[in-house]
Amino acid sequence: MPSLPLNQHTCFALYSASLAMTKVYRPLLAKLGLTYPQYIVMLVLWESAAPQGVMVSAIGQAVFLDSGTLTPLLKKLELLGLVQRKRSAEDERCVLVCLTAKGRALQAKASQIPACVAQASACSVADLSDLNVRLQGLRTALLASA
Amino acid sequence: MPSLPLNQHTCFALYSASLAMTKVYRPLLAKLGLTYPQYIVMLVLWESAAPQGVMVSAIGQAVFLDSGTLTPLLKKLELLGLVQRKRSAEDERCVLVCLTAKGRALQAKASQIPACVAQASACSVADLSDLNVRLQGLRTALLASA
DNA sequence: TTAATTTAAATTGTACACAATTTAATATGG
DNA sequence: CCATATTAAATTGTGTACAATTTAAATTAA
Repeated sequence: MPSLPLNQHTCFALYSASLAMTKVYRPLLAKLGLTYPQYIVMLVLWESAAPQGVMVSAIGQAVFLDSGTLTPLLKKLELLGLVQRKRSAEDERCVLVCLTAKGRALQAKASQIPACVAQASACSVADLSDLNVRLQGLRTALLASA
Repeated sequence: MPSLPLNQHTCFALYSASLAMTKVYRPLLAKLGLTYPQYIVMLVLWESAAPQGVMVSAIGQAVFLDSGTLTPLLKKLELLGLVQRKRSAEDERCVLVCLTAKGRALQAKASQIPACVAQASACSVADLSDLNVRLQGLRTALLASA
């Protein structure tokens, strides 16, 4: 009963490429004092227009992570002085996360990072865009069946 | 200083698709008592012809993980009775990992898993093969610059 | 040969991921 | 109105990832 060889496992290519990607990000993000998961949460907050903050569950929907992962991560961002967490007044179950001035200021320092990683990928903009579409489709299909 | 929107980050698509992939694997591998990283290590061992076992560093090269990750993982596989770890006689620095009968027997039970995940991906075999090639190339480029 | 270097695993400490459970608040149904 | 159900975060416990360090063994160089 032979197994499919590891190098033919597209899932392994996905897994190992994802780990390789975070290795490229690590030294770039270290200059900002962030990890990759922290960085994508900051991207969600930078992108949000909501002045009163973003719910933990909304962040979770955006980045496909749950409160078990996000709660300690958001506490860390708060400890770094980048965000503030406060219970919603209308619904005490919800926690609203909003940027501090320091958190907003960090956006400028982060703006060069995507270009650095694109450079490291040795892919054209068109190739990266195509890969993005394919991976989003794959993610949608996988989550639908999980 | 605007940020690239999250949905245009190919790296995020890669990261989130990889997590979605492991979510599909989890219930399938739970039947074997394995996690995804444990599974890919078992794939390396099933694929290996070396009768005296595979060095930890060789497993690490195959799956792109280091001893800090592999040592506890291999101890767990040993605890499950799937592998045996023993110091090499020629070079006492090296640990050789070999399959037990139970570990070899597990290969048959795992043989259907790739087809199940391919099904969940909603991709054609050709699409998955193409994606595999692209991701391996991306991984190579990223690791070269990291 | 013996001291310095290199190598292979293991260890330590930090930070995810996530299943399962818990806590607290809100919504709903009888 | 009140018991039940639902919802949002947080907590708990297991298992990765990985940088940095440590330990021990083998190699090399003086």
